[in-house]
Amino acid sequence: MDYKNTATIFKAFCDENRLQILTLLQDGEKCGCKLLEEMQITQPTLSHHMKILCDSGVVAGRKEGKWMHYSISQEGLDVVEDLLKDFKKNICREAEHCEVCK
Amino acid sequence: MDYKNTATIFKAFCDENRLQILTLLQDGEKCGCKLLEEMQITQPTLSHHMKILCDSGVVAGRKEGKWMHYSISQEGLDVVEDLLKDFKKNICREAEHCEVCK
DNA sequence: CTAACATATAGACAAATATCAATATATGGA
DNA sequence: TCCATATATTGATATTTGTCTATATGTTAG
Repeated sequence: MDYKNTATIFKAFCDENRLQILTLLQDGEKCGCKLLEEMQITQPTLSHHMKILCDSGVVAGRKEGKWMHYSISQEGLDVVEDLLKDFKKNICREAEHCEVCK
Repeated sequence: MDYKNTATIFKAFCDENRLQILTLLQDGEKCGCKLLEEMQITQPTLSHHMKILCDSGVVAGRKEGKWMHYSISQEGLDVVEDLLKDFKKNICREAEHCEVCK
């Protein structure tokens, strides 16, 4: 496993503001200015967090004119889910009785 | 969602040393001194990381004499998996065609 | 009881991160 | 072209985090 890259991906979920952004995006795609309205941070701070979220792959950005539209990336979440599943592998010694190893 | 608590949980996966520890624990339960042998950090640093891992619920500690035995917690990973799944909810507008919303 | 060992805690320090104000860039409308 | 708007970047600063050394705590063997 590429620890450095994996750590970067999980950092998406390690900040309260980013978790709020992800929650807001559960309603569907939103542009930066809309997100900004619903949060208590400045625009550069939002931009900073959106970069981290997009770099992690968990959020996708789409530029349209002067707006950036952000949405949760299912593919990105799938990658995180797979990373998590890897940690569950091989941790059970008795496969025949184990929910995880089946 | 309790953003603060959720951020704390995900921090387990945000450091390269902690990811290495989790990988080492995939072989099964190990005590601190065994983990220490396989890593390039001092004992207090390991202790620091084990505290973060245990506080997140992803690792469980078991004291036996002077040893602390650590193992990956399936229940802890389940909690993380559920948190991830929450982010997938409601992000699809067309439930009847969607792998996620089914 | 004392020594040796495993682990935890305290305190100092450096690096990384989050934040903001100021400014730059890009786009579209008048 | 000029202005307003949306977003990104820069640079400064405060906080958080990771790391170490030194020391404390707890446990077992002799």
